[in-house]
Amino acid sequence: MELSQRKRMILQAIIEDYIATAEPVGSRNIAKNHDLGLSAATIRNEMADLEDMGYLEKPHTSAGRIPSEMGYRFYVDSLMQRYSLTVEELAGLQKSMDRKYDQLEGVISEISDVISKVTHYPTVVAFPRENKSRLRSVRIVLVEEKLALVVVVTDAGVVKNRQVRFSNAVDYAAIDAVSSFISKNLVGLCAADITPARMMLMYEAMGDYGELLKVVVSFVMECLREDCAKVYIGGASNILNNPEFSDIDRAREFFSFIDSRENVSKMLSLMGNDSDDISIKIGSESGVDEMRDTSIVVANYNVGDKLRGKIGIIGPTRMDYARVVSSLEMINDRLGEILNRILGQ
Amino acid sequence: MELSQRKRMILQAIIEDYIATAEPVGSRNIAKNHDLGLSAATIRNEMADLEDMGYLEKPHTSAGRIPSEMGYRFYVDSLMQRYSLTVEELAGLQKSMDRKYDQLEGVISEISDVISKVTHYPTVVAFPRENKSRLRSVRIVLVEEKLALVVVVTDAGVVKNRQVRFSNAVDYAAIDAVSSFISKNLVGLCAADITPARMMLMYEAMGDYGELLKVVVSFVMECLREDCAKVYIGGASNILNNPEFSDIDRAREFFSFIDSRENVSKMLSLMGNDSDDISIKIGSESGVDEMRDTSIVVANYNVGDKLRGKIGIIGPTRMDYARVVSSLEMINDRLGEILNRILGQ
DNA sequence: TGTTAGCACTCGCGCCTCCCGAGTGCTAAC
DNA sequence: GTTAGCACTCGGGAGGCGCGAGTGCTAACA
Repeated sequence: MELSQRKRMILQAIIEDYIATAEPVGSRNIAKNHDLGLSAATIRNEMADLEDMGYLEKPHTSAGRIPSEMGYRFYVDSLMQRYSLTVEELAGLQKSMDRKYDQLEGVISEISDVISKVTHYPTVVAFPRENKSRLRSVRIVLVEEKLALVVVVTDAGVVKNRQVRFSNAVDYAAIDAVSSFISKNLVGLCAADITPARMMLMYEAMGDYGELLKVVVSFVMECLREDCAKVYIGGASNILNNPEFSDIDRAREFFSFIDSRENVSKMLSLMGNDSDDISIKIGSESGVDEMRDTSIVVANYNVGDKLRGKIGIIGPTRMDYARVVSSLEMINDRLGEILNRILGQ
Repeated sequence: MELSQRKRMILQAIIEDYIATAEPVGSRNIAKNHDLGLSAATIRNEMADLEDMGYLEKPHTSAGRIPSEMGYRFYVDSLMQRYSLTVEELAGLQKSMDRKYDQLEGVISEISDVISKVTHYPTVVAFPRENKSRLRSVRIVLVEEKLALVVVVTDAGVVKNRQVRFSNAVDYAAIDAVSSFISKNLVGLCAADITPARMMLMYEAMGDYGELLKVVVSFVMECLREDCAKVYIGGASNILNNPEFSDIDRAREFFSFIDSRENVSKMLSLMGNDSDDISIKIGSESGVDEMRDTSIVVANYNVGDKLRGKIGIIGPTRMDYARVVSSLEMINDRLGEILNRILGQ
């Protein structure tokens, strides 16, 4: 059943009032504050209808109405208007983003903090994961007798490196042998291509240098696979500004969840895979029990060609969706620019 | 004025009861639960004395006493007995620490989580900083035409590296020239030695390669200086288990403070510089206003020779000092071992 | 037929009051 | 010096009350 234009207006007014005040909203208030040209009584009738249809709820008989999850869903899908950041907000944002960044993780976590400051909600970020990237090259740099730096470059243009210590001294001959062996045999492959059987064969083929090869290859595999995405959480304390979390048990539940990287990483991995755009999960839609009365707005960002990470904002279901979505869109664009600038592309 | 043996016993009993229950403790309870062979009335008299001397406080007339900061201070200095972790606790600890670690920051943050789990308090870690380290060597690895990896090794045995992008293509000749120039002119120096004037001279001397040199040297400087220590915070939600933080405003204050890396880093830098051992700041002793009614227990850990980081536990002033100190000592020892194992020393 | 005014009814919330009990300090007796 | 007894204090929880915001229904109006 379609909602009449009038019902839509009233529903929007209710949701926006509730988002702003966190108090159940009554018919009189709507009549007074929004210029709908309707009396409280008429609005009351419409509200009763909207409740029957499932868009509104009553916390108790003699209070106003609050939006249901279904109400919020309809709001974000059909009613919500984009909010434009004010000039001051934009200026502040610009300032924080013009800092010089040099490392991927640094930028991303910094941006996460910026978003928290703008939206007043906690922000979670999943650093990019690279599952299907292929090996472009491997360099082994001998730093000391038993210490080398292994540099792995993937075709997504990402460079990873790690120090590796050996139990025995290693000479340049060994390094060269292993390097060229890898160049010949592994370049162009992705994680799935390098099977354990293949690895065994390689180790045998290398004879004395097998141990060295093993260490290097296992790091290469790790770079190509990178399965447990690293996450960063910024501005977590912002959640406490919302009256929904003034109950200490509710707050504890939230922070316990957020404290665990695995939880957050798992949650993010469930989200935003469907669309390229911004995706919104309201309350129980996230499928994560601890987050049953929070909403999450997630955007994907791209690093270079193949890599993508996720950046999301967590708030109560009574979140200021319009503002959050606009801020996230706006920043996500700039994030792309900055990342590309860093990667020199 | 010296405390009599009897006063010490009573003070200890009061503090330990208060730590356990978070409720003001009364004379009757002490008489009943601790076998001191004294009546409530006697204990009452002693308590009045202890209050006069500043070791105890009364929240209001008709409640029991709670320890003052001075009381806690005396407790940790003179009364506290080391707590021994139970067999189960040790086993659990061992299990979490036996995981294979490969990267410094990974270990340290993991250990931080472990400590939080054992102590039920939040843990803060400052990753090692290296202020007085001297440059041992610099390697520049050309990855692509405009992309190089700069590897800096300090005499503390620490290797840092970063990708550097150039605006123009760079060839091997340039790389070699800059490398050998740095080797000749900068090796053996620490951050303070490399003055701006000296840098200017160097840039001029290098002529065409000046820009390249500039980029590399600024990274070198950064490695040698490393002024804003990176921090990690684990188990922050644990703070909410303490009734002191069931007031939402108090909780918000704590989380806002903790949310900012700078705050935490600054706080840690104020602490534990005096002794090699574990240092305890009670309430206002930390000198940080937001932390006025929390206590912080900090230990230093060593990485290799010259590097040291800090690891600290934050709780209410009514913190279980005995347990926290023992856990921290115990884990800090193991941390040293693990770090050394990783560094292969 | 849709809209509005009026009115009785509901019910959460804040406020006040009162009482209980834990704890103290003092005094007097042992 | 220690202890028992007692009057006094005061925070906090329980219960009662009234206010006010909000509803749903009915009846009148355009």
